[in-house]
Amino acid sequence: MLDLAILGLLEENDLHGYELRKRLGDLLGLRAISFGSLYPALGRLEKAGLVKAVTNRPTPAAPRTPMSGSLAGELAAFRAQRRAAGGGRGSRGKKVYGITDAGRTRLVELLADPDVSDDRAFPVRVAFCRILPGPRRLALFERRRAELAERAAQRRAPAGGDGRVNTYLRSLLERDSDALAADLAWLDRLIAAERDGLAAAPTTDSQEDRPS
Amino acid sequence: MLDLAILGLLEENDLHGYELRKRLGDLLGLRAISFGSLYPALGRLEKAGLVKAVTNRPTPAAPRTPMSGSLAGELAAFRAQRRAAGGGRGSRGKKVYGITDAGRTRLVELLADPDVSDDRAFPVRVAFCRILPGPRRLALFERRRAELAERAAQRRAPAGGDGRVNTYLRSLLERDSDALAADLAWLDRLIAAERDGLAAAPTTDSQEDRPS
DNA sequence: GGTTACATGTAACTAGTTACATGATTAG
DNA sequence: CTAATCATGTAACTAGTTACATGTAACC
Repeated sequence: MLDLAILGLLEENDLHGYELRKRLGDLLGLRAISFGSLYPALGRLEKAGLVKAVTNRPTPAAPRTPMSGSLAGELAAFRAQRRAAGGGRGSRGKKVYGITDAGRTRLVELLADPDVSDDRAFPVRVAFCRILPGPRRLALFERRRAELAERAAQRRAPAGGDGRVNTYLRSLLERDSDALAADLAWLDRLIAAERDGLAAAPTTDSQEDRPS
Repeated sequence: MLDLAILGLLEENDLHGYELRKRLGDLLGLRAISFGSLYPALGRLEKAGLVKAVTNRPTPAAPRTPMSGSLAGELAAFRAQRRAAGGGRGSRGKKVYGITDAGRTRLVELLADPDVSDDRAFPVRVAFCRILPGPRRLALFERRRAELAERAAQRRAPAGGDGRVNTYLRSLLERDSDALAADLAWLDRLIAAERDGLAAAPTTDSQEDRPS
């Protein structure tokens, strides 16, 4: 799931680990992924050729000093650049990663994976599903819908003679099925919107939200 | 979290692993915990003295043969009992576990733990919170409410200049905050009910849902 | 010049998974 | 007697965590 999230974010922007973590938290619901898993994951992805370290540019995210005129600041930035570009190994500057072609391929693979049972991964897949071609995206939503519908069905058949559920357990069970219903409704909205979009422009692949 | 769920279920009923797993799925939302984690967990808990294997009785859960009059069945049950009771180690019959006093203490400890940030564990704690004394239960709900309220607040302050969120990401973010709102409302209902209960009978500790 | 926030990394651990191996009980 | 289901367990692996170690840049 981390791999998916990292590749998805890097597909939009070159980023370094620290910034990546912030976005993981802000954009996706991923409650503060720890550096202890993030950096090793980046290393793994780099070794696999799915991402690669690009030499330092000023972070694309809003710089804290908006060209503050400070000469010292500019100088420091220059030194940092030298260190990172020249030394290669050993230097401890920011390491900005970008996605590779192989990474993009892998990302599509992860997004289109038929297994939609992972509750943590699914929202992340939705977050980046814009890069999937329309029909694949629709299929993803529909598979997930089927999965949730099955869960709801199994829940309605509680099997073993129940009745000995206390107030709290009952409340919990109700909350669960409410949440499930809300999720199904959400998916239905996504699916309906997708069908509309597909009917309107059946050849258009990705790139919703383009400038007009 | 598994420990909590196991202790909670055993506090209600003596059970063997296989049956335990079923209930984990049916009662709590835990999607089919694997045996590969369940059995080691039971072993760990037994070694720690929190549960202990009780010699076999016919499972308390509805027996498949409701006193079917079958002599063969009775005989088989008898043989199973002999095997389990006599052989001890080495025999491969059902192993029915019960909770110990230490286990009950540990269960209360886990339920009252001040850390309510674990999203998987919290529902399980609610499922068994009836064994907590009223005020502790209320405190549990209130801490959780505060935790979720804080998450909602952080979400409303999206920090970095956004705006470049596409349709899917926006839909996802909205779903998240809807789910959060629903959960807060659920907690508010639990808290209100708890306050009522506490006001009505401030001395009564646990045991909601008792007869009469 | 010292504190705070930014930034990267490693090591040991935790909590689960899948795949495998085995045996007992029940139903047709 | 044989297949399905019940039942227990182990080993290797996965995906994350916390705690630690270190260094850089910015702020006042």
